[in-house]
Amino acid sequence: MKGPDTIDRSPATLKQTAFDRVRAMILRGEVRPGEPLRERELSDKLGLSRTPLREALNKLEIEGLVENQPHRGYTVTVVDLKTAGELLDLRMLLDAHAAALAADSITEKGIAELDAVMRRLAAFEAHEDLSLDDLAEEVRTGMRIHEIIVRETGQRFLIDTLNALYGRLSLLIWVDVLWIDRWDLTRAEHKEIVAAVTARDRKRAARAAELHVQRSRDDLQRVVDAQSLLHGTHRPLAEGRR
Amino acid sequence: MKGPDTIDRSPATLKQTAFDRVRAMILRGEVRPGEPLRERELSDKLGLSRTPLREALNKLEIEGLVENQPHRGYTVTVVDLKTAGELLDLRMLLDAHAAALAADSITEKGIAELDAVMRRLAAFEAHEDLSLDDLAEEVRTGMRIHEIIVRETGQRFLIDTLNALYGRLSLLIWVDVLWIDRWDLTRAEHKEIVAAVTARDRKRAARAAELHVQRSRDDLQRVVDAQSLLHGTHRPLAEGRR
DNA sequence: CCAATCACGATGGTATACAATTGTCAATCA
DNA sequence: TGATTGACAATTGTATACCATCGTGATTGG
Repeated sequence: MKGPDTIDRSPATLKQTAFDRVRAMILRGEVRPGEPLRERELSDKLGLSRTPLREALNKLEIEGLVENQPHRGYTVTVVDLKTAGELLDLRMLLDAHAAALAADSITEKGIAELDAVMRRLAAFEAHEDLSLDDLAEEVRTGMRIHEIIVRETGQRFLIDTLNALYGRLSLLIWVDVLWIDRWDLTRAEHKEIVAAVTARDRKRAARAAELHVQRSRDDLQRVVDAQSLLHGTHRPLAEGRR
Repeated sequence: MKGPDTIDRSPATLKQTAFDRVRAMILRGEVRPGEPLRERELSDKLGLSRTPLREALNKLEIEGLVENQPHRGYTVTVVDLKTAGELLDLRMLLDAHAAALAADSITEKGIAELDAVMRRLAAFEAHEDLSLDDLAEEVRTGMRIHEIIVRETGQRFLIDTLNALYGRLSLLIWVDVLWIDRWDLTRAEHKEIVAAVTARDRKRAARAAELHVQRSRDDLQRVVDAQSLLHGTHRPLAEGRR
């Protein structure tokens, strides 16, 4: 007799809560790459004990959002430029794959969600001057496109892998040197990707996704090259705690 | 003045021990897909408390080797034929990528390790009649090739992702229906992959790796097709506990 | 035969205590 | 001065006891 659509929004377990909330804290930049995550501090803040929190941190470690050194605790993962390049190379492969799969099998619900996101993005586009927070929000919203597409592939491993990949790349938002993004291009590419996927054109979708990542990868490469000229070598993006 | 090469082989923490040992148990088939992993039972067996064991299980869950349902506990992940196909599709992409990268940057040490593995494989090849255990051992040894190549890429995320992928695929060893492997082809393909990588020929390495996975993917597809004919639909490979 | 109920076992989570390790900082010594 | 030592504080790692909660299967009652 239970209601058919009574969705329990609260995660079933506290460790799930902890996982979700800490993950969100990291992705939203409330704790920045390199910063320590102290157990008691966090468990107090979240209102739970160390046990579920530690379980969440262990999971996040495998996902790659945090790193752990025995007896020294957890820190938010620092992604340097070299790693970022590697991640984008992989994303190029996997996003193209995912886009093709999504074009094959996207549901009406997925299409509707993509439409909704595109409308929200159009709102950003309409404005002239966006604050940094607005831009960060647009970036996060744009990321939703990829998350939806990935999810619509229905392939568990691919979903998990790409979400971890997105998570790692999201950490780069906080590297000011990377704010050279060409918003006009990004927006156009997003439109093309969504158009191709919703048109169920797998080849076009794969190509659009690949080009999208390829360009940001090229942008990154330009940064790396510029830094090489300046310093004669790659400079780490942020100081890790020694 | 501490000894420069005094390597402490024992993992620093018990949770690392638990992680390694449970992972090994799963990959070696001491617990089969679908089987439950009871916390107290395992912690007793490993001689540690529930605390580090549970943290290890949480990590393994993210890695995809075990699954967890709240209040129902952990089970070894069951990989069905459909999922296996998806995993192999991904592996095709990533293995080719990894092989190319390894060909670019493999170290002398890596080459030596590959040589050692190939010699061990040659020993298997020399024998006529191999027991099932021998075959399983040869499979594990052959997998070492890929692990070495992946490691030699030096790319953390790729390494982690592919190791998780290999782990998931290893679970299929215990599916008897998949013991149709063409050992002669597998052996030849392994030789070609190793030859290409050690020759630092990135294109040849990528192609060899892709072909290798492509063939096993085709083999799998044949099994799926045969089962479809028999049952009119895909049959799960093993019974999950409901 | 079916459904509701109950008891049991296992997991999820809290609290607590303590061990092990690391980092710090001041005292000490060359 | 500068490096080393060593005690101390802080934090993580582990163990243990206990309760809450859920799932399962048996029991009971219809």
